[in-house]
Amino acid sequence: MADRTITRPSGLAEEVYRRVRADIMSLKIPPDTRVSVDSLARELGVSQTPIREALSMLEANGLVSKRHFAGYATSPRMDRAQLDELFEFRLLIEPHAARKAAQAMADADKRALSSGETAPSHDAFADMDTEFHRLIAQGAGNHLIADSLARLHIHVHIFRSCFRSEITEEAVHEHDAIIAAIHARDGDKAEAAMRRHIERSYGRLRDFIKD
Amino acid sequence: MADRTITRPSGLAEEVYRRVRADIMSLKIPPDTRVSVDSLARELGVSQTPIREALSMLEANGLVSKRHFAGYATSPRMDRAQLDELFEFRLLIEPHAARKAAQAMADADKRALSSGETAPSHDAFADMDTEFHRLIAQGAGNHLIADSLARLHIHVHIFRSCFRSEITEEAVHEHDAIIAAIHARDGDKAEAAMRRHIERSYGRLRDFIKD
DNA sequence: AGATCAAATATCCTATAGGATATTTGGAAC
DNA sequence: GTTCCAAATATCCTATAGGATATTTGATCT
Repeated sequence: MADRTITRPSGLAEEVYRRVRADIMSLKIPPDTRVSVDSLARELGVSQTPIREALSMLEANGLVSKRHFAGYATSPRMDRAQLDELFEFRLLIEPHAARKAAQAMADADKRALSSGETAPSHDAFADMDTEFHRLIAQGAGNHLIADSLARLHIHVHIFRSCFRSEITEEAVHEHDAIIAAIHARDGDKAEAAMRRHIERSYGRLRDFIKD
Repeated sequence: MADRTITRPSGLAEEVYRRVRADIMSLKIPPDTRVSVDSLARELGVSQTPIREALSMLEANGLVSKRHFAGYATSPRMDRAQLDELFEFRLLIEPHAARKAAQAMADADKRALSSGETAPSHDAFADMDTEFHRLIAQGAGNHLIADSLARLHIHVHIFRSCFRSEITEEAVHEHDAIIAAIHARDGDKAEAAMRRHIERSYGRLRDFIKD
C-alpha cells in the first residue's frame, strides 16, 4: 500500500512555530525565559531564518516578546490584572458562543462534545478542557470567536500549569451542565451554564494569586 | 538645540511591518494581490530577512496569507459571511467597552474624544473613526479588548475604502450620542448608543455586498 | 565589602549565495 | 480555436558569513 497521505510540507517555519508553542505550553520553556535564536537553530537542526519567522508569529500572538538587539523572551506569567482582563474578555465571548452553539451546532460536533468522559492526569484534563471550549467556539460558527478564544486559552493553559492546578470535580460537572443544555438545544441555559462555569473557573484560578 | 528624541531603532522588521500595513490599508496594495519578498526588499532597500519577519507578523494578524513555495498574498476582500462575523464580534465587545469607558475613562481621554469636529475628506473621516473607537476601547481599561478591536478595525477600514464609502452625517450624529453619554458617565446610555451605532454602521456597509 | 568601569563573550541583526518549487509562457497537436 | 504539455522564468526557501549591540564577567578603586 502506497502512502496516500498528501504531503503538505507547509514550510519549516510553521513546523518550528508548532514545536516552540508546544514547548512554551508544556512549560519546557518557562515564562519570562530568554529564547535564543541560535540555540533553537542548533537544537532543531534548521537554519536561523525559519526560527526567526516562527518567533515573529509567536510574538504577534503574544507568547514571546522581542527587544531590539536583546533577543526574544517568553512572556512573563500573567499577573492579577491580566487574569482579570482575560476573564472579563471570556465572559463577553464564551456565553454568547455557547448560546449560538446550542442553536446551530452540527450533530457530529455535538457527539464529539460528550465523548471524553475520563480525566485521569492533569495534562489529559487540560487537553480535554481545551478541546471542549474549542468545539463550542467552533460550533458558534464564527471564525473570529474561535480564533480569539484559542489564543486566550493558551494563556489560561500556561497559567494553570504553572500552579499544578489539580483536577476539580466541579469543573467536570459544570461542563456536563453545558453539554446537557446544548444537546437540549436550549440557548438560554447553555449561555447561563457557560457564564457560571467561567465565573467559577475564574474564582478557582484567582486563589493562586495574592498580589 | 540637540536632538532630544530617544532613538529607538526597534529593528527594521517592525519598520517594514508598519510600512506594509499602511500600504495595505491605503489600498496601495489591493486585496488578493501577490506580495513579493524580493520586490519589497528592492523597493524598501533592505534585505529579505526583515521583510520575511514583517510578513510573518502580518500573516499572524490576518492581513496576508502564505502558501508554501508560492509566496505571500494580501487577504481577499471580506465577503458577506465575514462581514457578518466581524460585526457579530464587534457587537459583543464594543457596547461593553463603551459602558466601561463611561464609568472609568480618564478625563484627558474624554477631552480627546470630542476634539475632532470636522471630517472633510474620506481619509480624514476614516482616521477619525478609527481614533474614536480606539480611544473608547482604551478607556475600557482592558488591553485584550483594545488589541482585538484594533485588529478588526483594520479590516473594516479596508472594506470601507474598497467601496469609497462616503461620509455620512448619520455616523457623526451616532458618535455624538456616544460621546455625550460618556461625558455624562451614563454607562447604560453609552452601551445602548454604541450598540445602535454598530448596528447602523453594519447596515450601511452591508448594502455594498449583494451575494 | 560595595560600587564602578572596561574587556570579553554571546547573541542578535543584516546581507548575500545557491537549491527547490510554483507559475507562466510558448508551441504543437487535435 | 482550444487544449495539453514542456521549457523558461520568477520567486521562494534555506544556509552561511560578517558587522553591531546588549549582557556578563572580572578587576580596580573607594
